[in-house]
Amino acid sequence: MKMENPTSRDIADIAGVSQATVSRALRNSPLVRPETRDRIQKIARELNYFVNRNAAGLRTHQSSTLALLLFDETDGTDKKMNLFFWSMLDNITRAAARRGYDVLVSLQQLTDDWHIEYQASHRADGLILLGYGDYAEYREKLDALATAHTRFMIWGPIVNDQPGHSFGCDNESGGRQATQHLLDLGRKNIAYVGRRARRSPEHAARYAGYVRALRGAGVTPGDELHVPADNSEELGYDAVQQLLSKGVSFDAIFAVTDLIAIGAMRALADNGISVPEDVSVVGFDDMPLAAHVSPALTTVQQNARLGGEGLVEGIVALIEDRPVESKLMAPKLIVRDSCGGKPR
Amino acid sequence: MKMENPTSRDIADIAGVSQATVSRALRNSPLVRPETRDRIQKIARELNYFVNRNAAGLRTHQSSTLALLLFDETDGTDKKMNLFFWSMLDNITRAAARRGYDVLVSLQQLTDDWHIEYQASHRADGLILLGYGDYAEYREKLDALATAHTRFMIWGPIVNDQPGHSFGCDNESGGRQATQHLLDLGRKNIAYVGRRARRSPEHAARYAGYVRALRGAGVTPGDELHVPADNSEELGYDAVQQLLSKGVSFDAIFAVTDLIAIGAMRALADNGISVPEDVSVVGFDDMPLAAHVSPALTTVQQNARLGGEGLVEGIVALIEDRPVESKLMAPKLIVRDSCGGKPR
DNA sequence: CTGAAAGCGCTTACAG
DNA sequence: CTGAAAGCGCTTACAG
Repeated sequence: MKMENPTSRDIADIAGVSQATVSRALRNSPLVRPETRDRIQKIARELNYFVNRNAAGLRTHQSSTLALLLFDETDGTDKKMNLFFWSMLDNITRAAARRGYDVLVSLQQLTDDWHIEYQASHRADGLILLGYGDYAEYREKLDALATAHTRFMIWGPIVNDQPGHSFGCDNESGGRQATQHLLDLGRKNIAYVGRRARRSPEHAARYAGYVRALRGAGVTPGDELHVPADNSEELGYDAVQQLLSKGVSFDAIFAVTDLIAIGAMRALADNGISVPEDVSVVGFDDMPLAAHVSPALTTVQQNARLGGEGLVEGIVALIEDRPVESKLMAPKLIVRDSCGGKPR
Repeated sequence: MKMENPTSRDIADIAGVSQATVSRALRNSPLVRPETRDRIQKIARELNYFVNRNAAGLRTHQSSTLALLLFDETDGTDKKMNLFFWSMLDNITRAAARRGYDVLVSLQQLTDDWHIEYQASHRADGLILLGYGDYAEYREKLDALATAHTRFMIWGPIVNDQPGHSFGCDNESGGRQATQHLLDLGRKNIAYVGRRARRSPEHAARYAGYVRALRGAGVTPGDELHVPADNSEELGYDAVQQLLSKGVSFDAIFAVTDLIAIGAMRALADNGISVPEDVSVVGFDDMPLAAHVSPALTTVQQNARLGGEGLVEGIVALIEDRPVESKLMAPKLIVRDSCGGKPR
């Protein structure tokens, strides 16, 4: 049986029923007699019929589609971020598919301005926002979305007064785990390399975890042990040079990202300081490279599967008008070789 | 001015024109007087109005959406593949956006069966297929798509009798460049590590380029210099062990992928053979790790920007009923440290 | 359990 | 240049 673009009406004609009955049968309505339903579904299959989503969507005001907006300011240079996002994308699409949603993907610049359009144009029932970058700038977009009554979930930390709902990683817990690991190994002078400003709340939270762990061990975090650095290998390298040239004594480094950690390790090696014998190093992210550097980097890993699942669960709840709470998931310490022997 | 979900009718009422005129004005039809058009567009902006895509799509039988189907059999393990795909995704979305298309992403298993649905349900105007894996199995899907009159572009080599249109990398040229580079450095006994079977046409083409370069230099490719291997570090390692245990003499290795090359370099190091002094090594892919191993790996790079552009250009042409030719783009040799000094 | 009918919000020939 | 009208292919109250 052939037909270019069969409609429910075509099926109705063949089955000898009304078009309304076809529509009901295809949606498994209990209103239609089982035999009739089976007959109709069989014909639909033979004709290779699929419901026209535009027509259905127009009627129901739904698209069964989520828009995933990726704010990637790094222009493909920062591989680490990309890889984590890729993993998130993977998990988001799968989680969405399980719930009957398609995922529309858009790589955005923070300067772009069309994110409101997705829901207003009925292309998506809700948005998922994924991105690092400057939270201050980001904020404007969120306000605009909230004003437009767009349903959205943000990947990231829970920020006070921020509109919308979020799902993210408990970075403080991660920072605490990393630091505690170093303390358990007997390290006392633990340097922190990375930002701690409120503008990058994820890094600030990792720093807070660092401080919390130190305090818990009766250690006072010293300002001389903090070197600010953005996420790059070079800046990690420079940070260690700074520590050394200032004559700060340290026996461990908690780097706020793997990239910084890897740069730091290179600097240590260049200065004849061996890892982990002289100095232990912990990173954050567990980028693929982390397992390949030598010594293999001990680091904190975010579970992208849980992340994707949490975001999709949240946005679907919002779409279905169910209450949603912002949540954080716990990251996990991955112990490799850069910190040395088993914790005491 | 506030309104929950304004329609073109609402705008018409406010502007004092017919709904048809609003529709024309919003689409910049030359049929509507400029002043009227500007007035209407201003009102639309104030109301935060966006055309309902479901309604427009139902009318025009278009969705302005492409579906990107990623066949990823590696379940996230094979980072190299993921990264290249990520880059392709990035470029595809951007190229699509420039042409006014959204991109629907679906991570598929080869066992999934719903790829026909995208076009039949009017969710997408055409498909882009991206994936490695077994081409024999793949083939069935392509036949099904062709039968259903689905418009699609495949990322990959040009395969005889394969339905549809493709865009891919000229792997033979890549294999030739890699091998020629080794020849130019004075290497004569060049081992090839990887598959050469027709089932993996991409690798087969790289092998063909290897053979072509050798023949061009008057060298006969010897079977003892070929070690079959799938894409993994371990198999690259094993391949070198095999060559050594068989006592084959070689002064260079062309590995069909970076992962194999990296494994091979590790095996060489473990056997006290230095790279590039004793043996030169070339890979293929330019995965991020390639620049980080030591010595940094010379390899062949595929341009994901051109790839994404080519695929989108192709599918849009198919959608617009313009003729499309399958094409290959030239890859590029990235010279690093694993082959040694400047070519003669 | 089934059908006739309305209507979702557009686009576009047709008439003026 | 503008409007009245048809119709895209569904879903779902309403009536039986």
